[in-house]
Amino acid sequence: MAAVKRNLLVTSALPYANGAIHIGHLVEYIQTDIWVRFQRLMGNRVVYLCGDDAHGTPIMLRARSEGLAPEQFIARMNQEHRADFARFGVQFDCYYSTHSPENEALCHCFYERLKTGGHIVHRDVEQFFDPVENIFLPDRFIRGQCPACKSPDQYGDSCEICGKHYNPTDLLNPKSAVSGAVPERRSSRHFFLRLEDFREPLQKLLRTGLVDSVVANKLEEWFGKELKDWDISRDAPFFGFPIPGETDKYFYNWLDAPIGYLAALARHLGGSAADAEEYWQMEDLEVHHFIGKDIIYFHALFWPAMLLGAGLKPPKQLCVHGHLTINGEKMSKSRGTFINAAQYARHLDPQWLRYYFATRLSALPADIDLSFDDFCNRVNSELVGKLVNLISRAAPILTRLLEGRTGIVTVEALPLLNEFRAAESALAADYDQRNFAAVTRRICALADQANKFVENQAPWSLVKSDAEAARGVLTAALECGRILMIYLKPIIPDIAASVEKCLNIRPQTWRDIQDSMPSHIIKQFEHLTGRVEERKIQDMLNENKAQATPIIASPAPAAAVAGTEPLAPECSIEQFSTIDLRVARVIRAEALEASDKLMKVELDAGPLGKRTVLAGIKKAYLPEQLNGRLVIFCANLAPRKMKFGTSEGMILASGPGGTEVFLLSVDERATPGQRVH
RNA sequence: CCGAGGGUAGCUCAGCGGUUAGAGCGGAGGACUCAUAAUCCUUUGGUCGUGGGUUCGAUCCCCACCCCUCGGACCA
Repeated sequence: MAAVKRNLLVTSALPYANGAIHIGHLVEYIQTDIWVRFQRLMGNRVVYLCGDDAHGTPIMLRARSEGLAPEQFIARMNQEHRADFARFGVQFDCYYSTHSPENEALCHCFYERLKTGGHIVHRDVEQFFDPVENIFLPDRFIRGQCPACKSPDQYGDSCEICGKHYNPTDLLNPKSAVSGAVPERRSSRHFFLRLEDFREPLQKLLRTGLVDSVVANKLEEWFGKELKDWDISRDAPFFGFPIPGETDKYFYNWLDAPIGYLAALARHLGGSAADAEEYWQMEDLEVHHFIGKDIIYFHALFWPAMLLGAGLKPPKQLCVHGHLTINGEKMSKSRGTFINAAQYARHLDPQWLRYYFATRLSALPADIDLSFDDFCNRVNSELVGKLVNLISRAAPILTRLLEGRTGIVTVEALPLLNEFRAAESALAADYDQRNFAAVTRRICALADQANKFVENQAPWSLVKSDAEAARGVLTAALECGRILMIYLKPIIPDIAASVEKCLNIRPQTWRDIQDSMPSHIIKQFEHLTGRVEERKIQDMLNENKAQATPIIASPAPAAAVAGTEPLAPECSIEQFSTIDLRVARVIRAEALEASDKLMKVELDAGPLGKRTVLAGIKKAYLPEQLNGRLVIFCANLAPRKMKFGTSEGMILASGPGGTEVFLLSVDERATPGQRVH
């Protein structure tokens, strides 16, 4: 590899701060982190930056629905996101937020320069406006009847039933998803960035390696006609940065989001916007943005245009990846078929996921599938069976029978070790080109050979006749293991670190591949990682099903705005007493697979006996959360036959439904069967 | 409707501007016992989406068609 050290600035796309990190996000962060770790291992200088995309209407509304100021809400999300990334070993130099003073200062710089350059124009735009909430409504926050197929309750941009796309203004009977009010059309002045001003340099960028050819082809289509002006302003109230010199105008959050990369850089440098710019403009600095294919437009057109307009250099490369599917199906946020990062980590080892993603990742923007069968196979047979096993079979013998001391590798192992070391350049090339699938393929092939070698040399019997020969064999096996772990370090850093610890060697770098371990005493072997048990995956999936649609993107949570349920007519105490409410203890709860909402709950109502209740709480609770807890339920409600059985009562809860369901509790000393008066 | 990518063993994929098509996993049988439970050996298995064409010869080139995925057409 080249002796000249590269100077890299790497980013992953900023996750939107209105929901948890899920396993689909992780493809990108793990991919980037692997690449970054590899570059560091090679001795290159890398700054890896990211942060929350913290502005916009959805965040503003979501914060409000939780009774929080947006600042409080995004602070919490930021904490959660950091914790999630840490769990998966994604190591940023700085994880910041677009809601930061550095970012605001940078936004002002960009805006002033774009304005001075004559690239900003103004135009009136007519949009739907919610007269109750006094906000302009993004497309996704308008619901109505599809103009094509007449399906009710469709989004403002497209119909989920017939797939037709349209304008929000085409919807029949439009309603605001925020307040339920009928939206009005209103006009207001918007600010636009004239993309067409940058046509030539942007088009040139495509041909000079900003993206690979597949993506470049796609982008060429966009240049087929005039590039439209980009609407960069939003009207108050909006959570974001006010446009300087204007009243009630804010920057659209997609304007300040990529600038957030620079803000994170400023923060990382402990300096100002000017320091960040200076760093960015360093001649040898290569800027690499890792992004999903859904945001190519922003990173290949808007962002370079902004940079060029502000007198800064465009990025060197966009590393575009595809989306994640699970067991061959699209991960649907609204249908709840996604797994949160934290949730995964509660059930399964994050290192497994890093390994698995690596086996599926290439430089192409192709979708990758997480098939749990395949996941088990690969983790168990490759990661555990081949790679970890090599160390776990050699190290304990050495410790137990040969005082744990390594020696000189046996002569028979030299061709093998040569091959291990010779793989270096091919592996480095695969890594650098983000061909991680090829990396793991090569590494497994090497591990296969090492295991064959151990098998043939049979050090466990050799040790009885020739202890020193056995030591040589085991040393060679561990040497193989050591080299493999260097190769794997970017992918499974935690396991690699455990191997270093076991082998009692300092943290290895790429250069150590060509070296050998000195003769020394290794440490007691400790468990590196276990096998995937399908049960654990099932547990996780069941939990996931039970949770369904958590807090992501969809405007549904907005329906949770309080105070919308009208007060019921007055009732007498006699009428009230006809409702028999009882305390019960949950014996068993089970999420009904075939149902979106229902959970089958078995209750112990003390002297009243046991009851089976079907409760619409699947999206809000996990079965485990319910087992053993006390609830209040209506015991004299007429039994009701439902699709999944008969429900013998109703568990009391507040909230609008969906994920927003809150069970009533009773203090500890209450006993099952007691009536509630 | 348009565009892009893909359809290769049960699964995941590699290959290729042309000889008898590869790997891992799985299945079957065996060996071994050092392994925090795995490895090793043998073996099974494909008319390389369909139909044409070019050629001495095509999985690989050309044409048509089918299917899958993504994207565009509307919005960003």
